[in-house]
Amino acid sequence: MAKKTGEKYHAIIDAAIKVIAKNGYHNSQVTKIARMAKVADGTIYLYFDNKDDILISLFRTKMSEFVERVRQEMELVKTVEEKLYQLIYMHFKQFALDPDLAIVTQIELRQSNREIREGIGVTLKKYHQLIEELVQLGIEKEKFHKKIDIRLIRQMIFGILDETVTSWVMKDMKYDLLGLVQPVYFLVINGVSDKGEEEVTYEFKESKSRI
Amino acid sequence: MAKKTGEKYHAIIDAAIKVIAKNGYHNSQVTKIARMAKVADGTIYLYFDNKDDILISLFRTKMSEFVERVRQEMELVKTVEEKLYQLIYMHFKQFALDPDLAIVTQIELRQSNREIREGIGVTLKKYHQLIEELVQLGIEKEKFHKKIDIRLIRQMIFGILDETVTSWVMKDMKYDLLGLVQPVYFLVINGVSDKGEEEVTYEFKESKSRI
Amino acid sequence: MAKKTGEKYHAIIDAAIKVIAKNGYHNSQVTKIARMAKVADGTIYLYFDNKDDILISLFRTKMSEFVERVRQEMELVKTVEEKLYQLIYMHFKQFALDPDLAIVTQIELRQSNREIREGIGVTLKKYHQLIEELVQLGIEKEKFHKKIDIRLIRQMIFGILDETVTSWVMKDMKYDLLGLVQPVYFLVINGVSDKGEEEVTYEFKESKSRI
Amino acid sequence: MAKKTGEKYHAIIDAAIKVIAKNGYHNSQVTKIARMAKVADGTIYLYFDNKDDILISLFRTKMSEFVERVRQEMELVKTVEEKLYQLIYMHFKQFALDPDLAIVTQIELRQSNREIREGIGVTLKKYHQLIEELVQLGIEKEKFHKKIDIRLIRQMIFGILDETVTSWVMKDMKYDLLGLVQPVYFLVINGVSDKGEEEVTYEFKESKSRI
DNA sequence: TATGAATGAGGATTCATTCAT
DNA sequence: CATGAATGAATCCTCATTCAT
Repeated sequence: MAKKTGEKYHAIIDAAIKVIAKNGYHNSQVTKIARMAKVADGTIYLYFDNKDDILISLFRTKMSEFVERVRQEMELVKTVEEKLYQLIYMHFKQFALDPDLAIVTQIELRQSNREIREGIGVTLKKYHQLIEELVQLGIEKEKFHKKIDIRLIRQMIFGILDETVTSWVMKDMKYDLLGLVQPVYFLVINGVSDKGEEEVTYEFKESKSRI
Repeated sequence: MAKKTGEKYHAIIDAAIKVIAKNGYHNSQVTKIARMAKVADGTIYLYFDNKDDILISLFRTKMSEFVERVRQEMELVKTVEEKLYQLIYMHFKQFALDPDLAIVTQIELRQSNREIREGIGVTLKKYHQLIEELVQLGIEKEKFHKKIDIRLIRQMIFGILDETVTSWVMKDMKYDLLGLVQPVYFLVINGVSDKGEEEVTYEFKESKSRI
Repeated sequence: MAKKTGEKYHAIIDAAIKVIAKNGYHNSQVTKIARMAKVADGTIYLYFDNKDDILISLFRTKMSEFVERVRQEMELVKTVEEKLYQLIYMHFKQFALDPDLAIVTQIELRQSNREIREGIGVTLKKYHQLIEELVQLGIEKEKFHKKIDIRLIRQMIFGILDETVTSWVMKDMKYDLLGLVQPVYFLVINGVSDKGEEEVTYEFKESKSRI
Repeated sequence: MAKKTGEKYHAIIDAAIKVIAKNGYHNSQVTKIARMAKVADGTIYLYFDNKDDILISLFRTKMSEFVERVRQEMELVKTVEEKLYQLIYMHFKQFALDPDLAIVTQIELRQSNREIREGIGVTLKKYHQLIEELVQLGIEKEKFHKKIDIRLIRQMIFGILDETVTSWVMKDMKYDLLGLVQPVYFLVINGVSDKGEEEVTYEFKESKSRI
């Protein structure tokens, strides 16, 4: 029913990002978004099914573009290491360039309801897949440890990227996020590297804890 | 004003966890929590200032116990590696033993409003500090790379722990979370290890991307 | 302003009947009627002043035709009894032949607002007049009791006709409405007949009720 | 969930009748009803599930009392004719005594939606049954024509009663409704009588009713 | 004449919190 | 200490109507 294209569609999404970043999710009424987008309240509903749909569409639209740009950049370089570096760099760069979007995706969208988060989940999976493809390539090229579950490595990579951006937003973006590209790259590449001759010598003892 | 002790105080917190885990954050009205705790609605307000205070107190209480248990277990072992292992093990174990709490902290509480999340943030910092102390120790013992920012390593460790638990909850806890202790340990220890002679040879080119 | 003639005028009225019969009064938006009539929303307003005007015009148009047909049929027969029979027969027949119109006039239009029902009332009066003319004739011919108020007899006749059709519609038109022509005719003719010499012997006591 | 008893329950119903009679159904907001009943908007929802439920409950409550009073009065007299007379008398009297209720049931409630009218239908059936019981008795006592369908006679009786009251309301209650008891009685009794060889000799006396 | 995208006023309902008992 | 009935502010969405094309 809702027409998901056109100038106003994008105007409403951009307005929603601004309003939510400024006022927080729970204080972003439809009326506020409409006013920011310079359309009538009712016009919102020509382009979105309901308020939740604005948020889901917002995330879907921005995240798709995001993933697409990361994928393109990753294709421009050849080695696994370079691709990983591009991933981290692009991830941080995009949020650094759009602080409002960073606030919305890292903070405000997480307090939305189950339906929204499920709508978001679908889009997020595409990003997860992109990362998993990289991990797969790393294992094939014998750069990454082949014994570790791909999904787990993806979670590790995504977890550190996400946590790093969230911390940066929480600290009011007071430092340069892009300055963390190299150390994060180092942490990740070190963590997943297959260094051949090395061995894990630590004997894991069973925990004595009784909770 | 609110008396934050007593049998009913804890009954209300436990009721809140059950209700939120079952119904989701946005469908957990004060009346439902009161009914589950077998007290009157008004009684809630003898023990908590407002609804947000229930959630913040809930997180504070549970997280403090959580951090305390982790700290105690970490003190039982000596080496940095063992301590790290205990941290990961305890982190996963506590959520594995209390699925309701896992749902609440990993999913539902994240959709609360800014005030609650700030209240939570204060408590979370204690956990962050615990991790940072471990990192500091690792650097002093020359087990961890000394050139990487402590806070960044903490973010990496916390990020992967958090993302791993969240993914496990999102997958309806269908697999054994404790089975991930060892691979996660491996990823982390590899990532932060100072292996001496190695060198990073990859030349980072500036990204040509134009966003 | 509104041009109340033309092909589209009638197309819109017919569309309105279909849409209202199918969806119910409160779920029959202008857009739906326009779509059914294969015109644009705005076109509606070239032919009707507003939405209410569609409904009033609908009723007026259909009811005028209705009354006219009844009148013509009644003129074809001579006796008062025959005319009464024709009235009942035509009343039932027209609704039996147009179920959608029956639903709209007996059910849906009654839940319209005061203005519409007043607009309808004007048209209904013509039907009332037709019935009253019949009653007048009956009295003149000394077939009907002359002492009963004409308007009351008309109400009685209209009441039973209307209630009979409404009940039939409410029962999903599961039985043959025309099968009721004869018994209804009998009830009415019996009720209004002047049998001359008769006397009422029943003594009405004052009611003892205290409400 | 909604508690359908108590002082406020009845206060809200009485307020709803006044407000709807005065403003019309579509201009009777919940806030207006609450104000008239001297309760808060939210209090309405402690006693009623939703706005429709107010109307259904209103009709159910009033109609049940109504039917019960009619039934009681009918039991006080013995003959079928007397019972019929009481039915007509009580029907008119109750509306004559409560003009607001008359407006609501005859006019405003008919423009409510399908759900409400279905809720009303259940209650209305009890009245229909009462009338049908009378008709059944009349046939057994050989006062009414045994060949006419009971339901049809009931429709005829209800139809004329309902139409008479509706017409009276539409004419702004400018004349004495109780003055119509006797002529309506006459119309009905004549219509349904099995006279065999007998003849009706009833002299219409002027109504003595003074409301 | 005809279109249909845009408008914006209007209302039922929820639920955290209070306070008389 | 405890109760729970009562409160009332706050908001998403619908849809009749307009008007630039």
